[in-house]
Amino acid sequence: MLYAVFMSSALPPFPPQKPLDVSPLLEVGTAPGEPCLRADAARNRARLLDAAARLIAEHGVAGVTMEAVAAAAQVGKGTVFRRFGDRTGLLMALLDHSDRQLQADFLGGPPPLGPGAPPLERLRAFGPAVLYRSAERLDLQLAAQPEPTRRFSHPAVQALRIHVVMLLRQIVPHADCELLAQTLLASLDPALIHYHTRQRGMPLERLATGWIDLVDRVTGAGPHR
Amino acid sequence: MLYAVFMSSALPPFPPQKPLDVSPLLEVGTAPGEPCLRADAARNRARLLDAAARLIAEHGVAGVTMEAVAAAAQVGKGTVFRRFGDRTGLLMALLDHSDRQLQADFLGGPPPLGPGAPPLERLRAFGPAVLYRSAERLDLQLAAQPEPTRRFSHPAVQALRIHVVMLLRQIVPHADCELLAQTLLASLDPALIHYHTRQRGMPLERLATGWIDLVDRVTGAGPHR
DNA sequence: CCGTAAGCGGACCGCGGTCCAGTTTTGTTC
DNA sequence: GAACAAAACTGGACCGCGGTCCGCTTACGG
Repeated sequence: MLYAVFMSSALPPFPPQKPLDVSPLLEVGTAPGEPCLRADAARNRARLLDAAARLIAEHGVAGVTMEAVAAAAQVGKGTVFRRFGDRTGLLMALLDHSDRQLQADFLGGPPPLGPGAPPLERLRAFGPAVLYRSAERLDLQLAAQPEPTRRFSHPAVQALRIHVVMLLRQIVPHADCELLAQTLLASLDPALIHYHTRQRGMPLERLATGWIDLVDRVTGAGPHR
Repeated sequence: MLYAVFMSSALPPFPPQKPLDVSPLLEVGTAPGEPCLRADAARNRARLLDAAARLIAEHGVAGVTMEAVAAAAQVGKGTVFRRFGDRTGLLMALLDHSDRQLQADFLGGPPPLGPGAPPLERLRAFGPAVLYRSAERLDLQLAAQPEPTRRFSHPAVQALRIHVVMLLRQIVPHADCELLAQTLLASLDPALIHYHTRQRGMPLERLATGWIDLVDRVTGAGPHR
């Protein structure tokens, strides 16, 4: 089963971009196909992303100031905003690649994450995959968090949601899968990961096995049964 | 079973305040007892909170600008920050009363929320209680959300966590209750409530029954079984 | 009454975000 | 391939707000 999801890499209210894979079956977001930038615009975009990445490497996420990025990319401040909407947009664009990677993995990668394995197995594998991916570059993930109102509208997040809903529907068809999916995803929230691992000192493995246990409980596969 | 929890109403890294009820058994946060403000400071604090509330009523949460609040309270800007640490602190102070109310309800109120009912019943009742409380003044709750790193350190949040952990321990002693509790709470996050009700049009009742279903699944009380 | 710690307030700073006059690119027409 | 008009893009001046700082004032205990 395949569905196309748009991933952000630009403009204000998450105006999505490239469909990730074949056969569009479900479009998250709204917008028209990718705008296809003008040559100079594309060049500047690349330079900005590059500059941002460099700044992070040197001064951490906090060092990524819109002005600094603009300066480092030899570009006007206005250009940064035009291209990425706001700081969050820029930061998320930096995560875009990894978003797509993950998405490709669970949409078309090898089992148990990708298609081929039974839904429950896929769901079990899903948590750790997200977990470990978020754990690297966690600080960037945190900084890229948009204001609460938009947390869930981001295309990449929507993609996760839809995927989980789809799996859940196959496992527990009679449940309120929309709600259940959000709850499961909430337990993978970067902020929560940060809290668990960095402030409470839990190892990532514990979170991973916690996810599996959670999935089992929620789907009625029951742990220790 | 009783435990005291400190509730915020002031200063930077959530320097807690009044223990809520008798027999301190568990202190969330760190600080010494409440500092007991000087007379003029207390007066100004009240005036600030009052001014803030008025501003919200008139111009919505967005109208609550630190300068505006200071001006409306006839007080210097610095004073606002000294008292509340930052904007988030001020906003949270506005929610403090309702926080304490809720806490009192599940710590010492009548069953099924309060002690007296069996743990599972209390847990079932807990979700809707939080849900309905957050739903009113939802915009304030959202605006009061601190940066992701601090979301879970706020005393009021800690109090909820501890309570849920305690209930869970009685219901599913062999599970990883810490993790489970956070997951359950995550499903009650104001941002999530906002998304569900305002952006996806789900009625609050659906969330409430969703909580109960979730609790049943997680605890193995199983729905439809 | 006095010493001192607590509180006060407003000038100041940096950053995110907006705006718009001017420039560059692109596609079109002869 | 030259000229041209519309569209897209650019950059930096500008704004408002959150947050800091520090010299002055005020409340309070002795």
